[in-house]
Amino acid sequence: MPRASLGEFEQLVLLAVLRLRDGAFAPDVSLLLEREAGRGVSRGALYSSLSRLEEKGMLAVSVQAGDDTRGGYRKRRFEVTPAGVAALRNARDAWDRLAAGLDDVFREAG
Amino acid sequence: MPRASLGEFEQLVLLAVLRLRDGAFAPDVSLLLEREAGRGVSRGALYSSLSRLEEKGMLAVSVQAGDDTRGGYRKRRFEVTPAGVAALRNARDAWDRLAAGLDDVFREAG
DNA sequence: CCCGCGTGTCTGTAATGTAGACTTGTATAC
DNA sequence: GTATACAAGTCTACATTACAGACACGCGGG
Repeated sequence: MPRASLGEFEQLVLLAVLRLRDGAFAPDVSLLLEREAGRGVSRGALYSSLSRLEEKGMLAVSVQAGDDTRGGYRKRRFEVTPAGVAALRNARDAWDRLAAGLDDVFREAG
Repeated sequence: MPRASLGEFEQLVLLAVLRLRDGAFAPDVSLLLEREAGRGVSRGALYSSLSRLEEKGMLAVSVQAGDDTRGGYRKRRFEVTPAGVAALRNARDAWDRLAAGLDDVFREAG
C-alpha cells in the first residue's frame, strides 16, 4: 500500500510538474529538476515516480497523439491534482512547523 | 551505499533534533515529531533513521550513563553536525527553487 | 520476586529511489 | 531505402529508506 505522504523525490517531481503549469511532459520535468535541484535524474527514477504519483491520484495524465515537431510519438502530459497540491502543502507545513525558530541555524555563512 | 541527500523522514528527524537544541533524546524527538508533524512515529522508523543519519555523519551521538530520574538506562544524546545542517539546507534550497513562483497555488482556501 | 515503565535493539517487510538496457516511431544522412 | 541518430517510454533488477511490532534490559515499587 502506498503511503499517504510523499517521498523526497516525489515531492520534487510534483513540484516540477506544478511549475511547468499547464501540462508538463516528462523530459521537461527532468530538465527542470536537473536545473533547479541540481540533481541528475535517470529515466527510471523519473518515470517510476511519475507513475506512482499517478496511482496515488496526485497526478492526472492525458495521452497525446504524436504530432510534435520531431519525434511524433505518444507523449504523456502530466498535471497535478488538488490532492497533489494538498499533499505538497502538508509536506511543506510539517517542515515549516518543525523548522520554526531555526532561522539562525540556517542562515548563510557555513 | 547511503545516499548523499536525505529521505523525507530523515529530514524531519534531523529537523526535530535540531529543534531540541543541545542534545536530544530519542523519545523527545518522537514526541516533537508527533506534535509538530502530526505523524505517528514507530520505534522502528525513528531509531533506524537515527542510526542511518549517524552513519552518514549528520548526527553526532554521545552515550549517557544511566543517571536519569527513572529508568536509569544508557541513553543516546543526538546532535546535528555541520554536515547535517548543510544537507538540510540543500534540501530546503532545492524545494524553494522549485517552488519559486508557486505561492498562488499554495495559498490557503483549498 | 514479579510487574510495569522507559529506552533501546532486532527482524522482517513494504514502499521509494536509481541505473541502465531495451523498444518503437520518426527523421536525417548517405 | 538502409543505416544512424533521436526522442519518448517501458521494463527489469536492485539498493536504500520507511515502518511495524516483537524482544531485551535495568530499575523502582508492591
